[in-house]
Parts: sequence; structure tokens; C-alpha cells
Amino acid sequence: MTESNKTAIIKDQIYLSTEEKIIVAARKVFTKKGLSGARMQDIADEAGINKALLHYYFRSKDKLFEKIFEEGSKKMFMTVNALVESADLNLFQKIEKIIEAHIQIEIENPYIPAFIMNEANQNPEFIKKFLQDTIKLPIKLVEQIQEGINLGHIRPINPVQLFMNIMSLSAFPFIAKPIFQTSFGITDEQFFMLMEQRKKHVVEFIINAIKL
Amino acid sequence: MTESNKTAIIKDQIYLSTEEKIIVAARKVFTKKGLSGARMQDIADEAGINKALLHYYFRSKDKLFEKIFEEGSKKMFMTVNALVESADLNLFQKIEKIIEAHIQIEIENPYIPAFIMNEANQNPEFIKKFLQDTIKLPIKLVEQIQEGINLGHIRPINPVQLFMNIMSLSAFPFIAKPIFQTSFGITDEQFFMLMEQRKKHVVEFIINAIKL
DNA sequence: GTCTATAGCGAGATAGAC
DNA sequence: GTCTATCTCGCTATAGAC
Repeated sequence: MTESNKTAIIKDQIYLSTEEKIIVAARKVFTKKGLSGARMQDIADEAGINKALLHYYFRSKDKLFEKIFEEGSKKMFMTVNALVESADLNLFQKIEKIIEAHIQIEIENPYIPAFIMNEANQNPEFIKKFLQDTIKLPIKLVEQIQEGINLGHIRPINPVQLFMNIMSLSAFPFIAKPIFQTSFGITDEQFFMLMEQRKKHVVEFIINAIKL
Repeated sequence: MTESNKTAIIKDQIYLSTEEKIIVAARKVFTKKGLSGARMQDIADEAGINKALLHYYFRSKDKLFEKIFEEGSKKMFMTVNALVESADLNLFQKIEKIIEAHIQIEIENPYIPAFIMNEANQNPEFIKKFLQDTIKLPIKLVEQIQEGINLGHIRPINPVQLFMNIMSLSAFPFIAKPIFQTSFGITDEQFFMLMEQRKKHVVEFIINAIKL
């Protein structure tokens, strides 16, 4: 990103290089429309530049998509994974942190869960190769759950099912957002208020479900 | 569907009219690839017929897609909705029936949840118009939850959050199937065994979470 | 009702001027 | 680095023979 680049964009209020403008625009279009649904023209329009420039900065649509998918999936998985495998939280603390962090990230990036799941389903081979370093078995968490059962702190439960529950309760409302909004007849603002409340709700719900 | 039609297809073992073969093929391709990702050629190949025939039976790709989306969304929502709003089940029975039916339908149609959510996110206007008759506020269920709280049968809880929990715990694992399979390193068969177990697991999990 | 051939357009990608 | 113009191909859709 050169200086001449940046200064040319002051009219747009935000001080972004062309490359950054492309990223922002591509993020918006790809996360909404997916790889096959997105059009390079839409991204160019959104960025306020020409189609040819997209190819100048990123060789192809696929390359640009990979960039966006990588940053999106990293954002989603990295924080949660770190918490899932952290060594210095007990089980209940860990569940609380995971859920609060997970839902918070989704509030800030509501399109990402559906975006990732969509591409993961439509192109599993690509995603498996792409995410095999990012997605790991939650060994530490599973151990802690097993330990909690052995010590009689929580009910007997399949750790894998519990892990799926934690992820499901955090992520699904964002994936089903348009369905739930239609069903409940609520605005975006009301939906996000529900999700704010949901942080505490899901933590309590899970603790009540498992604790003895 | 004419007789000559049917008899021409006996070589395929299964006795399907051309129209039915198209539906079956379109269901497979659309649910996997989505509207924008699907190719009419792929559907024709899958059905063992020519592209032109697709247009003969269904005027356009969009029309064919609507057919598939409608049957898919109906299959998913109708049974669950009927249970949600049924008058002759108490709250605990109802939660049990909803979850068992929901997961069972998804075991039989594992691609449908991701299919519906994907299109709902990529084209919310279309979906809202399309599903506004199908998706209703779960009034009866919400009343029963409120009643359970008032009678001291269950903990105080936001009925809307509980409804989202029921749906999340049933649907999300199928949407995140490729992710979970990568994470756990399990086959399709093992995944479906997990989902069979999950029927009872989720019912118990929710009951434990809410009952006093 | 089913096929082959092709029209027609939209989209990704490139050439080349500035 | 950015633009306009254009190439090329793939895809939806239709025409028309059988």
C-alpha cells in the first residue's frame, strides 16, 4: 500500500488503501452471497473501483475468496479454540468464557457463521484441507468434562455431545437469524438485544443442565 | 406422468417418471450446491437426461429451484410446527416429541437444514415471502413455558430463548456436520450414530436445564 | 416427450493506454 | 496503479428435428 494510494481515498471519509477497500468490499459481498453467488462486479462497485483492479491485486476470484474465508474462519475459530484448550480455567469458568466470547464475536460478525457453514457444506474437500490446522479435537475440554463426571461435579454426559451443545447454542441463532426474525417479527436491533441477553442465558442453561 | 414415460425407465431399476427423476436429481444437486452453485447440466447428468428436458418440464432453473426449496422447507417445518403448536401434549412431552421428530427428519435429510439456512441468508426477501405462511410464532409453546414457570414446574426462563435452544440443539450439528466430522475425525456412519444417541441426549439435557 | 444444436448473455480474466 | 475495452468461456434458455 503506497502513500499515493491512501491519499486518493480521503473523499471516502475512511482512510483506506485500495487493497484495504477491496478486502472490506469482498468481505461484505462474499459473506452475504457466498463464493458462487458473489460477482466480481458487485465487489468492484462496493469498493468504488474497477473490476480490473480486483485482478491486479488478487489474481482471481478464488484467490480473493480464500483471503476472505481465511480471515473469517480464523476470527471465528481462533479465539474459541484458545479458550476450549486453555489450561488455566476450570470447567465451569471455561464454559462461561467460551460462550461469552463466541456470541460476542458473532454479534460483531453476524454473517460469518452462516458463511463458513455454507462453504463447508458446498465444498467439504476444500474446507477440510483449509481448516485441518485450525480445527482440532477439543481434547483438554473433553478431559475436563470427564474429570467433572468422575469427581461427581456434573452429571454423566457424553463429552462430545456437550461440546456440540455449547457450539450449537452459541452459533445457531445467527445462522437462523432471518428465520427467527421472520418467526418472531423482530428488527435487527431487537435481535441483537436478544443475543446480548443470550450470553448469560446460555451459560446458566448449560450449567443447570449438567451440574449435580 | 405417462405410461410410456415410466416404462422407459425400468432399466434404472427404480420405476420413476422423467419428471420424478428430475426432482430427485435436482433435490440432490440443489441441496448440496445451493441455487447459485448448482448447474442445470449437473442436474441433467444426475437424472440421466438432457438439459433441454429440464426446461421442458420446469420452465427455468428458478422455477425448478422453488419446487425443491418448497418441498424441503415444508418437510422441515411442517412436522415440527405441528408438534410445537399441538394442544394435546404437556410441556415436557412436547419438548421430547419436537426434538425426536426434528432430529429424525434431519437424519433422513441431512442436507436440508444447511440448504434452507444458506438460501435464507443469501436471499432473505425471497425467503421471507416464501416462508411467511410456514413459519409462525410458536404461541402455544410459549404459553406452555410461561405456564410452567408460573406453576413452579420449571425455572424462570425467557420462552423465546428456550425455543431457540430447542431448535439449535437439534439442527446445528447437521449444519456443522463437515466441521464436526473434521474435528472429531469420524465417518458418516459414526456421525449418524451420534445423532441417533443425540435424540435422547438433548431431551435429557433440556429437561435437566429447566426443571425445578 | 426427447434429443442435438445453437442463440444469447453474463461473468471472470486480460490487453493495453494513460 | 487505475482505467476502458475486449476476449473467452460457461451457462441458461430456446429452436427445431425426430
